[in-house]
Amino acid sequence: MLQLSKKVEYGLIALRHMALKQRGQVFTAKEIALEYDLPYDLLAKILQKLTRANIVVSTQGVRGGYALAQRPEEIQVSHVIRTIEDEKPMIAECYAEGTDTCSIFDACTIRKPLGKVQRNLESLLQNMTIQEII
Amino acid sequence: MLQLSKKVEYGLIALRHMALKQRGQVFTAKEIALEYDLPYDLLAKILQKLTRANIVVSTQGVRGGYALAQRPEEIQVSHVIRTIEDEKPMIAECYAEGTDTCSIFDACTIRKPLGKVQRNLESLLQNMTIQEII
DNA sequence: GGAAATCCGACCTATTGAGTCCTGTTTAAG
DNA sequence: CTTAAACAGGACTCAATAGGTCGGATTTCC
Repeated sequence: MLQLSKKVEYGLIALRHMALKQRGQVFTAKEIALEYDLPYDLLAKILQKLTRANIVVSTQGVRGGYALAQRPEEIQVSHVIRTIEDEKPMIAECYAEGTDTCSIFDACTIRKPLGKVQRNLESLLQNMTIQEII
Repeated sequence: MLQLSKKVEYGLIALRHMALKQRGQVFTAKEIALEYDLPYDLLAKILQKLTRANIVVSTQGVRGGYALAQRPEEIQVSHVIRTIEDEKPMIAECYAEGTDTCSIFDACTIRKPLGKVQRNLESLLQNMTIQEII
């Protein structure tokens, strides 16, 4: 509980890989999966999501692959999580944007005090970029 | 993902309830469950765990119930989580004490940088007590 | 045209979270 | 001394999700 998903971990590992070695080079999902022993299909889907969010750029075809679309210091960990999970990182479902689905929303007495934890987490993950995990 | 479990939420709600109204009084699982519309059986088990951890004290029998075993400002949210989940709060399994079961432990390149997030979370939850969520 | 790559939806499955059930034991009160 | 109200706690069910897989389409270089 309270854990980042494997998808997010894999995404961060891949982004770090690209940030570390980049010089106009593209990296294939296959080579990244091999290097870190990650499940290829899953990693591929993650990279596709990051592409749609414009965090990486992809080139298709036989010499294709992925590269960072932004400088490492511009890529917030927070944004990576939000992209992969389709949700911002949050410590309880009541902090989601949009509809509140929590079964005890009305009777809940801890939402406000835990907001402090939520905001702290948010700013921490916003201020942390790929540059810092190289 | 990254969310506190319902169990922890329920536990915190119950502890806050006791902290808010306490004057030597005991509270039954039933009345707390009713007041906040929580599942009774589940709440009961959570309170039993908190009892074993000496966060609350129980008195059995017909006029029995639960009361805080410590002053609200002494009960760390961190300790509550650890008690209910049998694990300290952590953002990745590799930060667990004891054996590392992560499938990519050796190849993982983000454990060290994410340690900053882990430590920040830990200190935040250690410094937050029931007193602060009243 | 074929190989190597991204793209992407559909599917599977094991684990976990959330909740329930049942049977104890304890104890105050009548 | 019996009953009812409470805690104690293991076993179980159910549903949702995480994690992973598959199949096929499209793109592009040689």
